[in-house]
Amino acid sequence: MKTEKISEFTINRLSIYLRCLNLLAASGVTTTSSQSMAQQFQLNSAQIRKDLTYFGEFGVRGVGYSVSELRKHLSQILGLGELHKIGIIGAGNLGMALANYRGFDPKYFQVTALFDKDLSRVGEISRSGVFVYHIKDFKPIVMRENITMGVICVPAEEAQAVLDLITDAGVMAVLNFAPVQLNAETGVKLKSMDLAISFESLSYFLARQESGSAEGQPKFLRPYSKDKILPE
Amino acid sequence: MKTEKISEFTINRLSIYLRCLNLLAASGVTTTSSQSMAQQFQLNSAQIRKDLTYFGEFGVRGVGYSVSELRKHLSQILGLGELHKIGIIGAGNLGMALANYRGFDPKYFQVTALFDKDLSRVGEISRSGVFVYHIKDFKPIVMRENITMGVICVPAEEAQAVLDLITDAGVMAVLNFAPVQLNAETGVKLKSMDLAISFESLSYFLARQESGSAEGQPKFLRPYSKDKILPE
DNA sequence: AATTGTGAATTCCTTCACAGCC
DNA sequence: GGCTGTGAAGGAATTCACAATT
Repeated sequence: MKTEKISEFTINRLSIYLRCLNLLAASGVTTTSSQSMAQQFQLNSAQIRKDLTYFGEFGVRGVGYSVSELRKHLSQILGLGELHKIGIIGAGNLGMALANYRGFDPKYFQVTALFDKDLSRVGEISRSGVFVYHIKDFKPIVMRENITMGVICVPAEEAQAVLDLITDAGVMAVLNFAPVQLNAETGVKLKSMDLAISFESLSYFLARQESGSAEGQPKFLRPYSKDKILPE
Repeated sequence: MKTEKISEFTINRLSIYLRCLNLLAASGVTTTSSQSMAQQFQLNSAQIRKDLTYFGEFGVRGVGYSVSELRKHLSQILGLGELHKIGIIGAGNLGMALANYRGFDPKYFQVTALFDKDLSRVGEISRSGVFVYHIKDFKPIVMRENITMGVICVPAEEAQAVLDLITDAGVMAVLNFAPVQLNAETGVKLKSMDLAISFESLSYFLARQESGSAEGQPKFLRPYSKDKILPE
């Protein structure tokens, strides 16, 4: 493995590759190649290879990759060996929805506790069985339950204070849903999912469409790629 | 305005700038500069200026920008003049949570309808008052209500079919929460918020942290920037 | 004096193209 | 012959640094 720094883009794609491999495995495929993956899933074969080689040489020249081997490697790289316990701060709509969410593999991610400052919510239990604690108990519960990831689901005004609290409790990985730029301490990994930005970006697009119209929007054409299946 | 193609990164930052300006306006500031914004909100002043000049010359040399003027311009660029009506497909946890979500300005975005294929959910009304229709009525409701944005909140397996349905109904801007890569037709703007990728990226980070430890993680140090306030 | 707007420089990311290997 | 791994090329995004302007 190289000491080069690896970009967030690469890491995100590893998740995508793993997902593709899971699909292949589910349909009984045991061997694949960067080219065949690229075609099936609309990726670029060179990029797949380059991304993988940051972490090792997982393929065989002239042959390709073993689906099961590569899955194992990617899982390991992504730290999916052990269960990650998640604490969600803010037991409103979004927090509750995430606690009940079935979108991620329960083998790897488990929402272990909800927290809220509002006493009327404390003591509630989500449909999936997650208890709502008072925010003042955050640190002890994090310790007791060994929570390693925090999710911020509070209003923008409270988000920075919550991040500080999370950080203070020793949780080093945080996903933020509040529509604010937060300042994380060095060593803390903060990812933000900003709904407002996403909707405004869609809005921007729609505003362009209406005016521009007609004569082609070359900007939005999918780029040609060798790996795409071309109409004959 | 230039004909150059403008990157998604720039558009996303325009949302951030607008948010910053709203904060400034709320605290009574009437004039600002790229430098002062950069300092306050941890941005890069050259980037602010460059982003803005894709759309016009909004500043005055030697003086800076009028907060109210720039807000108006950015709102207009982002298409925030009119109300955008949103239809959410999938009235499960996430769909319902988004329908009830209070994070975005109701002046610009309004969730107008929920859709589900499950008859047991049809006829329900979200806490915020949004009705759940059957998915088969998607197109007529979109027409009647003038819905211009779709949000996909269904499981991964159904997401592509839902995107096709949305597209077929003439909705050109879509936000996808399902953890799959979707293929959108040319001319349709698709944004994805992939929870699984985000969590796996946090997991990757934690996996590195535990092994690496000690002797500094230069990778995670915030980069030096002229606009940051330096400790004296 | 201060700040914008912008070419040039830099850094980062993606893709090409081919040597090396099976 | 086919596919990986990778140096080099190409393309994008960011940042610098300064001429232009008030």
